[in-house]
Amino acid sequence: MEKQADQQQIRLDKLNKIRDLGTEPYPYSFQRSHTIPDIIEQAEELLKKEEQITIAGRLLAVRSKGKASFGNIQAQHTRLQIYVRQDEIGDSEFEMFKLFDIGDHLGLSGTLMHTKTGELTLRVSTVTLLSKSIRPIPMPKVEEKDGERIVHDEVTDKEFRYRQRYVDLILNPQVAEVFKKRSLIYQTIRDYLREEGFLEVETPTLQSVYGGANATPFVTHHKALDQKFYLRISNELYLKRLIAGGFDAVFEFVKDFRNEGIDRTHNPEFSALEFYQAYVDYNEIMRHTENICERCTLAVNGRTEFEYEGHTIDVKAPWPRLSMLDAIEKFGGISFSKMSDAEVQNLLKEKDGSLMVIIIEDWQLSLCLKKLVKLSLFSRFLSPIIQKKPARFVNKIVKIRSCLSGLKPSSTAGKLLMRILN
RNA sequence: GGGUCGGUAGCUCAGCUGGUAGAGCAUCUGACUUUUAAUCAGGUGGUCCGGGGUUCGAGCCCCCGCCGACCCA
Repeated sequence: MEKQADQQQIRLDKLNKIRDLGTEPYPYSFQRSHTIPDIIEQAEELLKKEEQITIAGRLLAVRSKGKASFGNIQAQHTRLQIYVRQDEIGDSEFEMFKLFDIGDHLGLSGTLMHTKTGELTLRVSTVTLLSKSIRPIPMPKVEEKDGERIVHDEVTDKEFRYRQRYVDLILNPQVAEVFKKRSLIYQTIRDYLREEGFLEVETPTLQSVYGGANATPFVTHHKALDQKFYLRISNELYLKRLIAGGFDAVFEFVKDFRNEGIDRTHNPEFSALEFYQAYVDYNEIMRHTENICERCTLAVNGRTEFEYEGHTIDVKAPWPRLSMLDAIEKFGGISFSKMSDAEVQNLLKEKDGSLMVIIIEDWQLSLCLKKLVKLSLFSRFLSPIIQKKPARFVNKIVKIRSCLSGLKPSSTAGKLLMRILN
């Protein structure tokens, strides 16, 4: 018995066979008449007119029945069933169809029909290979039951899914929604800031002196200059220079790089939004922050409220302004200013909270106050509030009075939304 | 950084007290013209994460390392 070659070799052999039959397995272009979402939307009309339609997509399942085959095509992250009959596409095309594999891109023409069981299906008259897939896709079986999507032997390995996102997007098309929402959030923030008179800018990624944060940089080397460069850990200093140069308001979506720990929530390469504005104090920055959150939530969900792990969060602006001590008192019922040191110590020993939603970050709190904030605020799900009047003992770089410019809104708004979307 | 669990076929996983590797799907061959996790019959496919050790013999036991998941800091 001859030893069977691996799946990749089998596909390469098929590729050669397809070429031998005179078919180019990687044609340059293909004209579609509809996307799959188009078809689903216009199904009734297309069925009635018996209109010839042409789609392109990836073959993800085949159920061969001898002289006919059912299959599933996925395109625009949506699936459509196809029905291929030997007597309709012809003997030679049917032989060709048998050489196609799960993962191949196909162009298909035909008319729509409903099967006995009522599934919308493209009854195929011609099939064209658009791109032969060589590496096998780990394609689990997908069962549609009562409109529910049940995946059998699902690829669950998180590392695999994150490192090979393109495969994840094929296997789990709902992941595409995360990408779309992210794009919408970026667009919404960009629109808002431009309306508010901000100029979008780009600042250097390679910096000879890094700054704007306390972090370990990635180091690289410029050959022509024979000089060491750092991948930015922050764009803060360059944005401030643009304010110094006379722009009243600037913003940048930026990739920062920090050569530190890595885990599911800490990417060495991450995106941030920073915006800087001259001649305004923190009140204006607070307004921008809450407006951005509100607008993004509206854009993504159509309303300002949303559910997260069983809790309702409302980001409708304006948000309540509370001092840190007032917030601890209001949400935690802890009257910090009235408590003795011993009482505070006992309280901290007694309780422990878990960090669920970070609504404020980069506060260099004394350990004690930090724990109280965690106890009273972070352990609960809350709609956002803005903590103001940061005490000097909490953050030594805060000005005694309000700042004229450069009060960093941080990327809290974006991060909060990203966290929720993911 | 600490704790717990894990790494076996392309994917999801099983593998007894230590006795030399298993299932389903994928893939291959055959049957099947409205199936839908298609079905039926028969095959192929393995650096058991890596390195050492114990043993007649290690996927399994011991040591070191790598990678990951979850929880905690």
